[in-house]
Amino acid sequence: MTIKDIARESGYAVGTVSRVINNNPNVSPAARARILEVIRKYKFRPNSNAKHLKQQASQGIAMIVKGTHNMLFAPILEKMQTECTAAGYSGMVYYIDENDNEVDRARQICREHKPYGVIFLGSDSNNITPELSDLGVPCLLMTNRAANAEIENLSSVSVDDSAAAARMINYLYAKGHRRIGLIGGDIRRSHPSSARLAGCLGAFSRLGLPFDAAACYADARYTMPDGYKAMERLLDSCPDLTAVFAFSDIMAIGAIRALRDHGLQVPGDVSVCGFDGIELADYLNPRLATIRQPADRLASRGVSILIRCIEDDGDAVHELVPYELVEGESVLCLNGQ
Amino acid sequence: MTIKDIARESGYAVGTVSRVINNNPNVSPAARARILEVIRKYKFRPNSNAKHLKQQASQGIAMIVKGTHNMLFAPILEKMQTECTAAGYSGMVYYIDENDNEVDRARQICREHKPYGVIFLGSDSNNITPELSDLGVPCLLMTNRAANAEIENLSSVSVDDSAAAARMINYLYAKGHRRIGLIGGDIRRSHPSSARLAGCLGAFSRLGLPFDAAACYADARYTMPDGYKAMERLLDSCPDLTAVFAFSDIMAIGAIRALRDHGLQVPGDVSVCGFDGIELADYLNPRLATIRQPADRLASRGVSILIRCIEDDGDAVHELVPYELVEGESVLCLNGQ
DNA sequence: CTGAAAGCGCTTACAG
DNA sequence: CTGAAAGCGCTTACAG
Repeated sequence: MTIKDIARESGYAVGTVSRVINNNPNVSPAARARILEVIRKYKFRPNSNAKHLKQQASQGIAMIVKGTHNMLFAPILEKMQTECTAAGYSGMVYYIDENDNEVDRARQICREHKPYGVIFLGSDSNNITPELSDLGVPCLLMTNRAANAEIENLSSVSVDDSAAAARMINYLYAKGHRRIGLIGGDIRRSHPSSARLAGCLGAFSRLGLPFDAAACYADARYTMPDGYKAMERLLDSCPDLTAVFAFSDIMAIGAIRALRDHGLQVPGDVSVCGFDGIELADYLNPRLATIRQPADRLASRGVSILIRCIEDDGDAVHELVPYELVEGESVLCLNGQ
Repeated sequence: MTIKDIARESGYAVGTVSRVINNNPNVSPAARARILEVIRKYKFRPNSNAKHLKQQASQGIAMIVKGTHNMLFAPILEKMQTECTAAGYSGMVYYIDENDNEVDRARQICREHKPYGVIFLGSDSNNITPELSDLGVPCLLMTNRAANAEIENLSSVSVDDSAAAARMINYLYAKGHRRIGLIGGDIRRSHPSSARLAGCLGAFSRLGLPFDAAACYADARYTMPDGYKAMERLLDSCPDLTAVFAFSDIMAIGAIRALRDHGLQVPGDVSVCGFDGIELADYLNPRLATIRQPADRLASRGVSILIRCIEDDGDAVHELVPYELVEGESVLCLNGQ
C-alpha cells in the first residue's frame, strides 16, 4: 500500500495525495475528503523513509537522549514534547546508546530527518565538540552548562551545579555535620560531577573544613549498585563520617542500602542526601534530602530558548534556572537547630 | 556527503561502495581497502532512509516498547540485545507512545524496516489483534501470555501470572494475614491484572477467605502516585486490612508512602508486597516482598523462541518461565511462624 | 570482481 | 486546484 494505490483508488494523482497527507492548503475540499476517505479505508500510513529521504525540512525538534533509564529525564521529555507541540513543532525523540557518540548521531539525524533544532539530554558538555557547529541548526544542552564550550550554535539550560552543591554542604554544616563524604562521577570525564565537586570544595574551604578528596570522594557511575560500592569504599577510607552527599538520587539510594547492610541507620548514624529531586526521592523511607532540578522549568525554558534561536536567528544563551533544596528526612540535625 | 561522493573520490562505482558498506563478499581486497579509507576520511555514514527504502530485509529483530519508564523492561531489553547479537541479528528498539496502537506501529515498522521478527514489550495481549498475522513475520509478546489470543504467528513468554499471584496470597496467609487488600490495573483492559486477580480469588476461595472485590480491589495505573491514591481508597473502603498486595513494585512503593503518610508502619501495621522484582525493590527500606520475574530468562527464552520461528518456520509457542517469591522485609509474620 | 541502471515511495518545483 | 515528472540516496539484479 503506497500513495500510488491511494491515488489510483481515489482517482487523483499522487501529488494531490501527498498534499492532503501533508496538509498543504492547495487542495479542493472535495479532493481532500475523497482522498482522506480512501486513506482511512486502508489505514494507510506513508512510508517515513521515503518521506524523510525527499523532504527538505521537517517542522521538528530532535531530542537526543542518552540513558533511557534516567528518572530525571522522563518528566523533562514529557514537558518538552508539550511545549514543542504548543509552539507548532513536533518533538522527535531519539534514544541513543550510552556508548554512542552524540555528535555523530546528531549529524546523522540532521541529515536524515532535517530537524530545525536539536536538544541533547544526558550528554556531558565534554562530549560535545566544536564540530557541532557543522550541524547548521541551533542546539541546546539540557541540565548541563555549556557556556565554556563556546560553540556558537549551542545554548544550554541548567541549574548552577556548583552553587547547588555548595548549598547542600552549607546545609549539612548548619545541621552540625563536619565529616562529610562525597559520591560522584569521574571528575575527569563528567562536567556536572566536577562542577558539583568544585562547589563542595569551595564550601568546605569557606567553612574551614578540611577535605581529603583522595579518601572522601568516591567515584561511581550513576547507578544504584555503583552508589552502593562507592559507599562501601567510603566506609573504609573515611570511617568517621556523619554525612554523605551523593551527586544523584539514584546513587544516594545505593549508598543508603550499603549503610544499612553495614548495620548503620539513616539518618540516625549517617545522614545521606542526593541530587536531582526525582519523583522517587519523595517516596523513599526516609524521604531523601536532595537538590531538586525543576523539570518543568528546565523543559519550558529550554524549548523557548531553542525556538528563539531557530525563529529569530538568536544567539546561543546559557541560562541558569533556580534549584531547590529539599530537606526530606534523611539528614539528622546534630546540634539541636 | 553520499555514496556518490565516496564513489567519485575512491574511483569506484556506487554499487561497489554499497557492497563494502554492507559487507558483501564480492569485493576485491584492494577496492575494499581504498573505499574504507575514503569512508573513514569523511566519517561517512549511509543515509538510513535511503537504505531502508530500498532494502528487502534487514537482519534485524524489532523490539517495540511501550513505557520508556518501565524498570522491569530495561534489563530485559539489555539482555535481548545481547542475545540477538549473539545469534547474528541486530536488535532494533522502538519506543512508542503509551497511546499508540502497537499493531499499527508494528505494521509501519515492518513496512519501513523489514525486520525478521517483532517482539512486543509493554503490550497487553488484549491490544494485540488478529490483524497481527498480516505482518507476515513471527512475533513475540514479552511478559504477557498470549495463548488465548490464538494468533498463528504470535508466541509469548511470561510467568504464570495467576499462579504467581496465588502463591503470594498463600504466603501472606501463611504469615497470618486474613484481611488482604489488592491494588492492580483495570481488569477489563489489562490481561496481567485480571490473571493476577483471578489467581488471588482462587487462592482466597481455597483458603476459605471471603473477599469483597468492590471494596478491597483498587484500580490504579502502574505508577507511584496511582499506587498512593489506590492505597488511600483501600484505607477507606477496607479499613481493617493487615496486608496489601500491589500488582507491581512501583505501585507498592506508592502504597507504602500512603500508609506512612497516614501514620501507619510498614510492615508493623500493614504489610505490603509487590510484583516484578525490579532492582529497586531490593534497595528499599524495608526491602520489598515481591514476585520476581526473571529478566534474563525471559529475554533469552523469548529471543530463542522467536529465532526458531524465524529460521525453522516453527509454530508459535507460549512458554511459561518460573517466577520466584522474594520474601524481602515488608511482610510481617502475625503468627510466630 | 565491477559497473550501469532500475527502482524503493515519497515531495516538490513547474506548468497549466 | 491538479497532474506529470524529476529526484532524494541508497540496494540489487543483470551483464560483463
